[in-house]
Amino acid sequence: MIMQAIGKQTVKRLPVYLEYVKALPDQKTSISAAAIARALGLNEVVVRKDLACVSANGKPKIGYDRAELTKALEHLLGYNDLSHAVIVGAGRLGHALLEYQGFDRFGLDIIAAFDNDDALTDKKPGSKPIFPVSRLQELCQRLGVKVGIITVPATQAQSVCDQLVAAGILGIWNFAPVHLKVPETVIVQDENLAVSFAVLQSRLKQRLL
Amino acid sequence: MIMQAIGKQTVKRLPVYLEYVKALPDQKTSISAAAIARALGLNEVVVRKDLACVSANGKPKIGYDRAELTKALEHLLGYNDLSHAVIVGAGRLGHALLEYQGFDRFGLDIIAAFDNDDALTDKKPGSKPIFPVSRLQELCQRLGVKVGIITVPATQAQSVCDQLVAAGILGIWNFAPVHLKVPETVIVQDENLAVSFAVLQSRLKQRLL
DNA sequence: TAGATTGTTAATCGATTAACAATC
DNA sequence: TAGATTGTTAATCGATTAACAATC
Repeated sequence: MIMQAIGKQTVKRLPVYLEYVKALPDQKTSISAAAIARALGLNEVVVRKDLACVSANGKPKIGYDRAELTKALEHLLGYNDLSHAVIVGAGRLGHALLEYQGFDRFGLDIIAAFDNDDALTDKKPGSKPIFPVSRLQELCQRLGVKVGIITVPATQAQSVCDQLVAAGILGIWNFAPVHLKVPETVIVQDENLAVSFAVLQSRLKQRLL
Repeated sequence: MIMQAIGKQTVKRLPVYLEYVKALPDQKTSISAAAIARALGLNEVVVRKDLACVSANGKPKIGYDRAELTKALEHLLGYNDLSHAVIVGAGRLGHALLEYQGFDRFGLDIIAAFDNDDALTDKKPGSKPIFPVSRLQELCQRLGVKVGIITVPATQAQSVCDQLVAAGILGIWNFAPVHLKVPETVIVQDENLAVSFAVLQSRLKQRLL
């Protein structure tokens, strides 16, 4: 079997499958594509094709082995080897992400934040450290951090982005509503709440006619 | 011209265009599709086709009138008539969304939050009110709220969803990583951080081979 | 007129769905 | 064997890209 690049739409569904399979009642040791499709409101064939990419081998009449499927999904999504990341911008959103407990569930370990507001940079016991932005480059390089999360206002996002790139970051998760210019070697994943809300609005509007 | 339903991918790009056009330097009174495409890293034809949907009429050799384009985008995205919304779950994420100042920029007005944690439900001066979940139905109905935002843990999301539906909510913006079951009349828009991060990871991995 | 730009039609690509053979 | 389920091949749909005519 040739290692195919997995389609983007498939990648988006894999974490959803994993979440669902993990939440299954304990006694279930196997699960069928049809059951997953029903539970998640998807087409059966989509699920089977997606799971085929994961190379989880299903047994006719039984389905997929739960433990095996979980493992295969976690492996493919890279949930085993933790990605160390830093957040730039420790305002409300940045802080919420910094202290969110659920990220280790999907292989993301946010080790620190950076902010220029001195009021934020004192270390509180039990919480993760917040450093001044001036130390970003030094610390990222020293710790070998490869993922940066941007939660600063739009006006500062490009400058922060440039600093992250200079610090050797390879992937940027961008919550600021601007298009970031980066070298070809760096990947930007935009998370734009306005976009997401616009999709909801548009579907609501369409429904109302 | 027949009123076509706008494609989903187009809807996702419209807020990005709007954001970009708004941020243009003051002296610019017109903008070409080519310039937008270059700035946002998109194909020119995509931009022209998208803008055609918005029915902004561009002039050859000049481009689109900035003011007209802004207005048309805002109108189509429904940024003029505010959507009143409530948040259920006033933890870190819910609270960050509740107090986020940028939502009115895209027609979303979060008027209150609900949470069962009594420690959160005291009104602080200058901040938006947080009520106990028991009052959700009463208040939503009285205020005619049509959009609900779910930021509770996964285990409680379906129950909260059911209460929102019972209160007459038509659209749900769901930040909990579960598939919600709703009647056909209700629209759910999922915002799943695990999904977004998985896409980043997968693109990073691909890059590294 | 020449050149830049829009808007549209046709071709390509990727993702979804339908049909069906293979297997336990 | 019969039935349920997987996995794959072909058909359809939607979105992107390429080519080009229309217009100021």
